[in-house]
Parts: sequence; structure tokens; C-alpha cells
Amino acid sequence: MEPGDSTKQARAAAQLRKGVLEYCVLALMRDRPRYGVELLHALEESGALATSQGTVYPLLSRLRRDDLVTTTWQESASGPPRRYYALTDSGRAALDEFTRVWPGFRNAVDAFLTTPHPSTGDTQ
Amino acid sequence: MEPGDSTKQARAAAQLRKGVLEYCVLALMRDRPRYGVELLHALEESGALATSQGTVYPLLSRLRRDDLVTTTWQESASGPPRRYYALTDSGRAALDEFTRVWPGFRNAVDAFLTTPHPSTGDTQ
DNA sequence: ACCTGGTTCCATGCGATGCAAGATACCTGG
DNA sequence: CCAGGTATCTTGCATCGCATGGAACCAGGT
Repeated sequence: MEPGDSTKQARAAAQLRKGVLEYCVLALMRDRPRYGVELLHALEESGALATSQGTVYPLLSRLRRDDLVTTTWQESASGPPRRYYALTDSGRAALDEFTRVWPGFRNAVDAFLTTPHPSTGDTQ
Repeated sequence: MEPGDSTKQARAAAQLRKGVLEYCVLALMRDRPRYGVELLHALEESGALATSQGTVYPLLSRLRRDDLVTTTWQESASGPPRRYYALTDSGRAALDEFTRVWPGFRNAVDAFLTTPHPSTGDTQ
């Protein structure tokens, strides 16, 4: 990670994350509870969604505030205890909602980027 | 799209638009200049990216402030004059950047939503 | 015992963005 | 002249990603 990477590409990627990160975090909790740093690493490995602690922890606080996740403390073999985050029913419902909405959104953006825009627009 | 639609689905879609709208608007100007209401209608027809004037006009002001578009006034056969927005070289470069970044981002989200997350944390 | 480093958690403040609501101006038709 | 549609723009609010900083716990070296 290059600090100070304020290129246009980085800026576009940063804006893209908005709103999507929340649901990718929920998706990571789909199969089993996760703790903060674990989520951070999983996002980093994905490449396009790498982010920082300053983003993940406020996000997790919002998810807990909105009752989308519940948390349980658990001891760690090496290090301080970890707070594990698990989906609630509401969280799973939100994830399902997003899973339904996402393809339409993705296809719409794909269409804007790849489809030629004919000049046969509206001629009033 | 009913106004006042504050369902979870609408909320997810609203967050998704963040950052993407800017580049979809740039993409609409790729082949020819467009004016505000025209862009608004094109976005509305796409379904997933429908938005309002209060979103589009501040966005267009930012694009002009950042020298991504230039504007020219043009008379209309019926109605007030229209301000047409056209891509600058910087605007076209930004659009190309986004076109390069988008597939990786899209595929990353697809992977989070569709891939089962094994306890090994091995993502590929 | 001390202290350095690694791990894990969290809070604060800033900048950017989407959006509702409202204001202004032009043209056509009754 | 007034009503309605078209077209532009501004203001204030809420939300979100992120940099920055701090706190707590554990292990190992001196």
C-alpha cells in the first residue's frame, strides 16, 4: 500500500466503496462470526475493497446500532480478547436485499460504460 | 419509484449510487454533449440509477469546477435555453480511469456475495 | 521489573456526496 | 394576464469513507 496515493484511480476506487463496504462486511459474516481485524484482512485480500481500521470500526458500530449484527467477546490464544460480530435476522435480511438489488445496479453501470449512446435521443 | 420510499432496498440503492453517478454522467457525455434534464431522463430510464435534479445539478457544478466538462449555452426551440455539458480531455481521462477500475471492483463485490467463505480464509 | 513491539479495539473530526425543498427564469396556450 | 411545462441552480441536512490518535492486552529481550 503506498501512502499518499491520491491518484484519480485511487479516488475513483474510494468513491466506489461507499455503501458497498457495509454489505460486503455483512457477506463476510454470512457463514460464521468474524472479528474486526479478520474482516480488515479479508477486505485487503480482495484488492479492490482494501480499507483501514478507521473505516471498519465505525461501520461495525453502525451495524450494531442498527441491530444488523450482535457481538460476543471471546478470548484469544495470543493477544487481547476479540469482539466477534454475527449477523442478526435483520442483518441477514439486509444482506439478502442487497443481493437482490446489486445485479440490476451492476448491469446498469456496465450498460453506461459499454453501450454506445445513440444520437437518436429525444428530439422534441 | 415512489417518492418517500425509505425501504431497505431503496436505502441500499441510494448508497450504491455514491461515487458511481459521477462517472455514469461522464459516460453519457462520451458521444455528444448533453444538458441537465436530458441526463436526468437518461438516468431515470436506466432504473437503478434514477435520481433527482437536486443531485444532478450540484454534481454538474463539481464536474465543471474540476475542469472535467465545459459548458455552452444553446437556444431551445421550445423552452428556456439549455446549458450543454461536454467532456474535456481531463473528463475523458477520468472516464477511462473509471472504466479500468470498475471491472475489478464489480468482480470483487460479486465474489463477496456469491463465494462461500471457508474457514480457511483462502480467497481466490 | 522495565520496555519495546505486535495485536485488537474504539472515538473524533474532516471532506465528499446524494437528496429534499425551494427559488428563478423562459416559453406556449387559454 | 395567468397557468403549466421546461430548464437551471442554491441551500441545508444526513450519511459515509478515512486519517489520526488513543487505550488495553500479551510476549520476549535486557
